[in-house]
Amino acid sequence: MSERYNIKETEKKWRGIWAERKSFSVTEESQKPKYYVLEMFPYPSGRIHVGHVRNYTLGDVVARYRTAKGFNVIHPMGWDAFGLPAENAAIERNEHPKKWTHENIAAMRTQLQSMGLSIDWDREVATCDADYYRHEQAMFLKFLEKGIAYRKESIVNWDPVDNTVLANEQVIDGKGWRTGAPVERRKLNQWFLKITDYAEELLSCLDQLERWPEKVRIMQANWIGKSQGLQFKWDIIGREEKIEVFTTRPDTLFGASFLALAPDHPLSAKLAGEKTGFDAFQQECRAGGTSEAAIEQAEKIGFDTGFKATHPLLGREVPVYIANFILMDYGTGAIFGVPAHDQRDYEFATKYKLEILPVVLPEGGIDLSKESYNGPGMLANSQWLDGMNVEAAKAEVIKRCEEGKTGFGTTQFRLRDWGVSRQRYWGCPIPVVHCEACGVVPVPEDQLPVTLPEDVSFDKPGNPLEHHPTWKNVDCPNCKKAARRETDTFDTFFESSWYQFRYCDPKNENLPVAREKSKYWMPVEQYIGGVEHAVLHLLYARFFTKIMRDCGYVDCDEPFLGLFTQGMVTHETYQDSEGKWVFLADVVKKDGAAVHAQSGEPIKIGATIKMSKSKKNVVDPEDILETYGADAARLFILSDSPPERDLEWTESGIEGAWRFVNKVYSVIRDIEVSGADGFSGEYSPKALELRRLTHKTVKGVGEDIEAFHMNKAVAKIREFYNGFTAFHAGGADEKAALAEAVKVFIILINPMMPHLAEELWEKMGHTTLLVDEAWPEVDPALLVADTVTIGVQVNGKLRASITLPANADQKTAEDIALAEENVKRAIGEKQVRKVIVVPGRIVNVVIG
RNA sequence: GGGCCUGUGGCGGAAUGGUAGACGCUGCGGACUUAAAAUCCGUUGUCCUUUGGACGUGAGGGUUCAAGUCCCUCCAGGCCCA
Repeated sequence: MSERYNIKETEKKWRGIWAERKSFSVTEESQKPKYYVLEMFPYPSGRIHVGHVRNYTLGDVVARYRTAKGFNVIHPMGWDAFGLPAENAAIERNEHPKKWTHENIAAMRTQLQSMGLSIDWDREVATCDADYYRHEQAMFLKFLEKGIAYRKESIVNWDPVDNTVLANEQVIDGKGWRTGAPVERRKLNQWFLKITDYAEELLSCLDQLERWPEKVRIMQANWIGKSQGLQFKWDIIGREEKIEVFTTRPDTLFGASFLALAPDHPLSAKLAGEKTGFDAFQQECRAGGTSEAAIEQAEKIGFDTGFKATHPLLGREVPVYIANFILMDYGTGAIFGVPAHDQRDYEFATKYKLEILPVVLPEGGIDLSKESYNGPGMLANSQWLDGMNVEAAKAEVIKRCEEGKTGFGTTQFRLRDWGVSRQRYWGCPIPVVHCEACGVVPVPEDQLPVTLPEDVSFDKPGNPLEHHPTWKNVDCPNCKKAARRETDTFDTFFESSWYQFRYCDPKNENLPVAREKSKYWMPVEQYIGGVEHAVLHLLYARFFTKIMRDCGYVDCDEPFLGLFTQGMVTHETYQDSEGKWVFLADVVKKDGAAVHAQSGEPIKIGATIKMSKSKKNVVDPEDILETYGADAARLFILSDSPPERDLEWTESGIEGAWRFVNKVYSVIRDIEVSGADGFSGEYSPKALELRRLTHKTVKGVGEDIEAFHMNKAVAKIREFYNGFTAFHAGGADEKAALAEAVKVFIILINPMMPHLAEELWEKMGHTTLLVDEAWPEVDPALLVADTVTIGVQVNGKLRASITLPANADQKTAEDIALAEENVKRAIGEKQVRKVIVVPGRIVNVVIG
């Protein structure tokens, strides 16, 4: 009788042994080729969620597989430890952000370790530690020196509840992403990094990232938003100034019916002059977010300056407006409006009763009664452009403007410079001092790090650093007079933009990373994380890599060679008769129907959606790991859904995985595998068949893991298991074949279920560790079967199935197929016109 | 509005243009048990009276000896950009 597999004890035992033997620590001293596996590091919220389990399981499968394949695998972990939740916790429960964060890290480290991940914990970093952020302060000073970092006044999204600046992407429907409060626009002095200087390189290098999902590359390309166009000047009648505009549609020049300036364009206030209502208009423009989507959705409003403008090529007067949908940051902050061929201009012109003149006519006429026309066509109403197509007209206008020296063809990017200032306490201090006399003075490098003060209070709204007298008020490093420290801290994307380098040399006190170490380990071969970071984090990390390169820190152009974006983890939702969400634990299912565990009331089973606290459909990984163990959790996560798609978490699924773990343990332990190695005689056909299955599985599982088809790899492993456990070994050859199968099986399950695999390995009598064992070699001779079973169709319909020698010629296949009773019956009296034989695939008899 | 992706049993999902539904979950039947749980064995796309056959991959058309797969039109859902 088999005793039960003691999951808890066994899993704990092996984790202890791996840790003790430092099985996952690596150095640059190795003859093997290196392989860098990285999962996006977690924010230390306090508990891991199932998304983390999925992310780190995927990474661990890759890491353990690559190790077995003979690579020197670096697989590190750390903490994205700065950020707003720590301050919220400080406010809500009066706990210091540092304490809160470090407690969370400790708790989550324990949870992650209980998953049995093959991580080199000696490389762990936490971005909130001064040991980490001192280096980014030093890099910032370098960026400042190089002109990559600069300060400018800019309009920002201001969240009035959190009292902070929000990035455009943190504004959703004009509201703050966390607070839901309507966002205001404010002017503030901010630190920026010149990511726009790298727009071209960030765009062109996307082509090299072959192992990135196509959709992520497209998203980044759209975000960078390169467009070709014309920049040129209009005269203002009765004024000296000229208005410079940028357009991507120079072909529509003759359809212009107005000029529009951004509300904060320097000329706007001048032209508005003393006109009444301009202040109020500017106020109105400030409501709502600064993102393109927010501006797009807002009603188009304008302010008529009363001035007219003319263009030298045009000889026609158009009114000059100031309009809320023009962005000072994009192009020149001014446009000419062509209502017939731009939807925003169309809406604006309709509202202010401006002319809508079509200049591009598609075949079949144009209908401008409801909306603008943005498609291709022939130019009309455009003097010397008439009859040209859009592309030719664009080129012609640019050419004429360049000849007349009134404008020039140019490239614009949608990408904005990266604003890195945050009015927050729990972030990396920006190492500069503001001095009345000297201006902005960098903190001298030998005075780094500028550490966060610990004695802060969150009693007042806003940034505690602002209210900290001794920290804020310092002497100017330059003139030694009284000055004040910069109280803004970095955007937390700053920390996560270079952590992949720090892991290569986590203890270096002098540099972010020693050049030689980054040269050895970087770039990351396989990066894994959520698709929600497709644009920002991944773009910033790419940018940071390039500026670190240009500042001489590293020699690396792109940080992540391969990227895999995983899907979400979802679960059914449950609601009671009043529509209130019900916790998973309070639901009992019987015969497909659900009732409340306590009240017995019927429960409505709702949509399967992303786990969220508000919908109460969250499963806690700690409960899962406690109940089923790490191996079962890992197996289930990998089993059913392809990793890039959403994974539906089900109780029956995890239970199925858990059953498999137990079954494998007791069945394998009882298999007789004596005389495993050293058999050198003839194998019986039956033994050969098993060996073929074994080798086919090794090949298939390896290919599946490399292609991230983890669900298919698991299916092949189960098929293999079903195959060799049904095998009854007779002679020595069959025993050897079975022993080979068992040994291979244990190695193959190791990436997915490492504890179980290690335990079985030991039970098989090995004194070595399985983590040090190589992936099995495939014998190519065993990948070819000697017989094949193929289908026989009559007019494309399957009528029989025949088995024949793999090397049978077409005639033989045809004869065997035609001899089948079913095939004969299907043919009947009809005449056989043709027989198609695809060797190893199909026989199709065409009759008629 | 533009771009990208997805649509296959009761469910998650497999299928280099070549036997659709691998593998798993659920359900059903059986064994074991005083009983239950656990475990094991069988079965599980729909329909027809069977040996056998008909129908089946969101809908409709097309290419092909052969289409889930390729092409066209449409429908539904998702993501990104507007």
